[in-house]
Amino acid sequence: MGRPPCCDKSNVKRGLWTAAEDAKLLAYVSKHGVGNWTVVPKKAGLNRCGKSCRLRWTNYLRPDLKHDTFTPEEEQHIINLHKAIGSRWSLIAKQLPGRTDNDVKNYWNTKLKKKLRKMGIDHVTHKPISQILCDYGNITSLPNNTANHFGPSFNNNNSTTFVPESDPSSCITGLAFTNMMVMNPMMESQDHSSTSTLPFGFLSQFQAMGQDNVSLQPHFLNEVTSSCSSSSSPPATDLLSSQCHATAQVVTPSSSPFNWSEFLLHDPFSSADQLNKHQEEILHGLVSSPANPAVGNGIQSQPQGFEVGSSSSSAINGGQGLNNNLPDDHISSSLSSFVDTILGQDSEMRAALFPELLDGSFDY
DNA sequence: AACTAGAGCAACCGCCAGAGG
DNA sequence: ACCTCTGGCGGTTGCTCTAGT
Repeated sequence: MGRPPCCDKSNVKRGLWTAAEDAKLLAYVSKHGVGNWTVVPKKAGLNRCGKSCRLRWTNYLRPDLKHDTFTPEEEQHIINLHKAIGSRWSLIAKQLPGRTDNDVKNYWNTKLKKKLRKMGIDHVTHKPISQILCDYGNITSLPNNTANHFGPSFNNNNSTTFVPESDPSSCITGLAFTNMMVMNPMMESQDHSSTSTLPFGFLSQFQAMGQDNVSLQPHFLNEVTSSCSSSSSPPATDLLSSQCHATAQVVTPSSSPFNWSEFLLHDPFSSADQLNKHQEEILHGLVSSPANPAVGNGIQSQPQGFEVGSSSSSAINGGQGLNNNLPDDHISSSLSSFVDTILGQDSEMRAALFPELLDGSFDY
């Protein structure tokens, strides 16, 4: 029944690869090509797991890989693509010839996130921190019919009722609301890594930014957190805590546990559903379909003037050296339309939710 | 010179969809 | 039809190097 395991994981070598191992793997793949990775270590005389061999090959030994540092053009391209499609590193890497998903991921985590932070930009949403705070502040002040956009899943099966309360003057309410969302024990029960499920990444951003750029102090956030996640009385002097308690309430009948996954996956906006569907279709086209000439020929290329967002900025000026096969204008149009489509529908969503914020779109 | 903190990066982990037996 | 494995992916860990004290 089934296949035999690829290797005895307790008896294979792990950790860094030696030059001798690299040479064996390189020699084998050069001669036989890549096929079934489970047999590669045996045939190549390596005491490694096939998966480890595959990773070593794809991330390091492949002859078409670049090992030099990322260029400013590549950097900007990563940022733009991340803004458009998020942390789908393999897709992003496919746009950067000679780069692996691991390269891109590492570069993002070690360099670009910090760079964006220093610019005061949330690395998840690619929006200014201040705008995100105001977005959430406005969420809490939305009229009931608008707020109900958040509600359908909450209200399904009478499991949960989300009751926003108004505080039109405060951006901080947004933060408090988010902390409530993040630290709510109910949520934690669904996902113990709740901080990674932040709808936005700015909580960590605040912590990372420390005390320089924001008047909120880490301990301040902690107090909010604790007061929001427990039924104890908040410190009277803690503005955020009181805001937290005053801003939103989640009523959860204990007999019917609320499913956050369903809430997060369910999108009450049909346009957003269409957006997701469309985005998936486009991404599918982006990936690797040999039938798609834009993919096979040029999608690994840098589009000229590729720019996410409505700005006409030409921070990426043509991506020379990245484009191998297609004319720049061809790539530019295919990728730009892809991004434009996403951003256009994003704007529609924002128009529905935050009409007053339409003027605040941010571009690099 | 010794120690520490942070950066950079290679490798591993765990999950998932699809395929093999 | 079912079970298990493979290949691919994103997230995370841990090692090495370097700069600062």
